[in-house]
Amino acid sequence: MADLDAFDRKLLALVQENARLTAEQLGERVGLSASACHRRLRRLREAGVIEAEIAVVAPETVGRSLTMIVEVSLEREHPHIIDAFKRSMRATPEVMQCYYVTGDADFIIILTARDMKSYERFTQRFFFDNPQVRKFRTFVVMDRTKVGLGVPMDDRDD
Amino acid sequence: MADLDAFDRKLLALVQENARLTAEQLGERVGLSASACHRRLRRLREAGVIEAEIAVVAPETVGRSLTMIVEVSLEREHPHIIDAFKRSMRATPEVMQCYYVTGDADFIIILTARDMKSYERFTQRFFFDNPQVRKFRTFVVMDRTKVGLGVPMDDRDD
DNA sequence: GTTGAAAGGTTATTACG
DNA sequence: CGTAATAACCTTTCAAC
Repeated sequence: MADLDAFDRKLLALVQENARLTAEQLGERVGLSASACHRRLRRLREAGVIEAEIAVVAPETVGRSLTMIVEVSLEREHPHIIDAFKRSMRATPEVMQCYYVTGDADFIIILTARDMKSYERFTQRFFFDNPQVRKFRTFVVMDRTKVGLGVPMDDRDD
Repeated sequence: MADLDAFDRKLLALVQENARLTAEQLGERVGLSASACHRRLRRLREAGVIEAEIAVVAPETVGRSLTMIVEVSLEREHPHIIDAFKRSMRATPEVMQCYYVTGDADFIIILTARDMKSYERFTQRFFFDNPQVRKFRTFVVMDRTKVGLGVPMDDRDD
């Protein structure tokens, strides 16, 4: 874990919101020269603090107006079975996020679908046709109240 | 919903993975000139297909090694109460994502925390101290198998 | 309407103090 | 770290399709 100073944290907070800000604009906001900002960002990328810089596409504008969250429980928690399930989730484009969790379920998955019919096909393929899936529970998203990957950058202990 | 051709979809698929690709690099990959790619990206931004371009920060590198997923059920589903809860989630930095859902819960929340103690404080503040929260269920994330906001860009009917 | 090429302005990147 | 030089890139214009 890299040790970041207040400048780094400010820069991260800014680029997490908008990665298109120029080094000069960042410099104005954090009180540093453009080249200093640029150097810091390069280091943060190399250190793996900045994992990626990505464009966020609005799903509904590309015909994917449904978002689902699914809790999946497997038959038995064997490493081999867990790994196979992880791999299939990673390889499936409509799965946006997949988490392996403790608690009353084994996996929580967030995915997009064009419509209910295509989601039904998904459940058939990945859940009903998979004997390792003991049960699953679907939540249909009515409102994406907050969607992001942003991590808080204040140094508070929260 | 904008109608996108195969070039647009290819461009979106690429910039969803890496928003730092130059117009020239994009041009090579999709078979268009750099200026054509640039024009298309500008339109996709203006049309709202590209909502944002953001840096993804690895939570564990900034001291947030815990990710939690929480199902929250409210006492009663009154619009006023729902809205108040949404606002508080949007205003809280440690909440990365919040979805209002149908099914056995009202909200599903994804958040990061420094440690269990700080998560306990979070639950106290937002769940126990909130009389509108009837119950909540926490899943501790053991593995972030797949994390992203990427939307599939193939034109298949899935 | 679209494209590609060439112009100029801006920004990223490196070298140096 | 900042300043300054260079290189790369973005952005617009324009002719042609």
